[in-house]
Amino acid sequence: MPASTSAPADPHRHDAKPRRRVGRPAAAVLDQDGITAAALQLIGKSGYDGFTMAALARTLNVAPSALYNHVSSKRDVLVLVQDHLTSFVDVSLFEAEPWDQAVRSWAWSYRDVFSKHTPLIPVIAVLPVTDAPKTLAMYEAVSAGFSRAGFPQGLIVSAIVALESFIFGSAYDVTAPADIFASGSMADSTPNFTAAVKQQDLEGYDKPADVAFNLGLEAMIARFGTLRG
Amino acid sequence: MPASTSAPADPHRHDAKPRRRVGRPAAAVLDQDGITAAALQLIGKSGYDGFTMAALARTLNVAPSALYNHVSSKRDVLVLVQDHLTSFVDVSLFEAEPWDQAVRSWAWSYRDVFSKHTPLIPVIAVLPVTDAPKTLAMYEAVSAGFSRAGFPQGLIVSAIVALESFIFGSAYDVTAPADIFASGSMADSTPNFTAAVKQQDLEGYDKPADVAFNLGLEAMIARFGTLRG
DNA sequence: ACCACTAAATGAATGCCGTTCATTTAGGAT
DNA sequence: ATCCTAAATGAACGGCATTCATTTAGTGGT
Repeated sequence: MPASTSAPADPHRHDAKPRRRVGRPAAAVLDQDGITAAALQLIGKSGYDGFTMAALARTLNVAPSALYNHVSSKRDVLVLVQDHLTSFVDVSLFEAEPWDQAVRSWAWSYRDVFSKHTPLIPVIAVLPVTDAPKTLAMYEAVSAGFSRAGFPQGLIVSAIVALESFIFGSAYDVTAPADIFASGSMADSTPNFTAAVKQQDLEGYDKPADVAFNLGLEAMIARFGTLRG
Repeated sequence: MPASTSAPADPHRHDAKPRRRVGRPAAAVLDQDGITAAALQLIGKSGYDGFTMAALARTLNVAPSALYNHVSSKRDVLVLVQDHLTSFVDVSLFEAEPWDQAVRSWAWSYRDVFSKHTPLIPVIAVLPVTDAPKTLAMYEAVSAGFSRAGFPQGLIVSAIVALESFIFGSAYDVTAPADIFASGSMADSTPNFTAAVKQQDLEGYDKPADVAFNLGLEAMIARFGTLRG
């Protein structure tokens, strides 16, 4: 126990600040949904660097320690945010369109959502689906689509994982600086690469990241398409 | 050299408090290579959680602040480690073997190296190649191989980036817990996905991550192969 | 109408972290 | 011999996530 336990609270507080409410409020100020929404808003405004438990508590007009009545850790908050974001991924086409169109729209929207949230990727990649119900729902929609399209049952999960791995890696790529491949003073010793960078074909896309994503995604769609029975 | 090196074996060292040296040592104790080696060893022993500037300094018998004469931040150390690790990626086949074999061995070894170092991935993905000479050398070897194999010049960089994105995402996948897709109590509401997980075909591989990696990689190799002139 | 119980808040304290800084000094350069 | 500087020290700093004893508002039971 801390040393201060035996001593009671200091009796003469001068109350420099307006009197603070202590104890239970009229109704619970916090719940997981509210925390999730506030976290998402805070991340949008301050990024993941500015996303601290203290800052999150401040936007909710609450002491930082109060958060721990509703979540068990900061990581927990990130899981809530992750799962919420997943509901913005478009799986609607898996019910109507042809398989390849469905995969395309799913993959692009998945990448776009998480390219603005790359710090979540290490969390997602290792997170049991049990802890993320909306994410599980997404998998259900996608695997149902694969199944309906005649994809061999034994390969469905592996194919989804392969696509997802590509999507996560590509999400990072979106955030890379434009001049990431500028070889600078070392250009002399890397003639092949320097030339390849200079002659890169943008194929009408805005950003190099989009060209690479399209290239890899279409390769997988084409190849996986041949596996359907 | 460290203090302990210059003195043979101090006869009566209590060792709890070694004699403190102050001021400039006989020769510089630290340099970037030594820091990189120590960092790599520390990460191997304690993982990325145990990798702190204080712990790194301790293994080098140096005060934490001393590190900052040679690196500008912890991130800087991670960059050094990243670049060093890249030299373990196998690019040798790009000089001899057929293109598809070269890509295969490069991709598998790249994934294997960084699956043990996933916390570096956010660093790599955004790092200008100028700051990582060995990484740049790898790109040179790979792009030279693509070029020699008759790959269209304008697509080389995009193809490499697509492969790399897939490799990084797959590296995370390797670290995922085995039961990540166990849907638990929610299995009833996700019949398709639950069935797909249960019937997943391992195709003779040890781990699901390997099946997915093989599937995605072969898709890209097959498709990209058709682009060669 | 009372009361006991509990969920949910507070704020102080903890320990760790990366990083900065004034200070010191060994030893190569002039 | 003297100067200059690279490279070390250790004490600080501010920020972080998290824990804990304490307080109290409202709920459900009698």
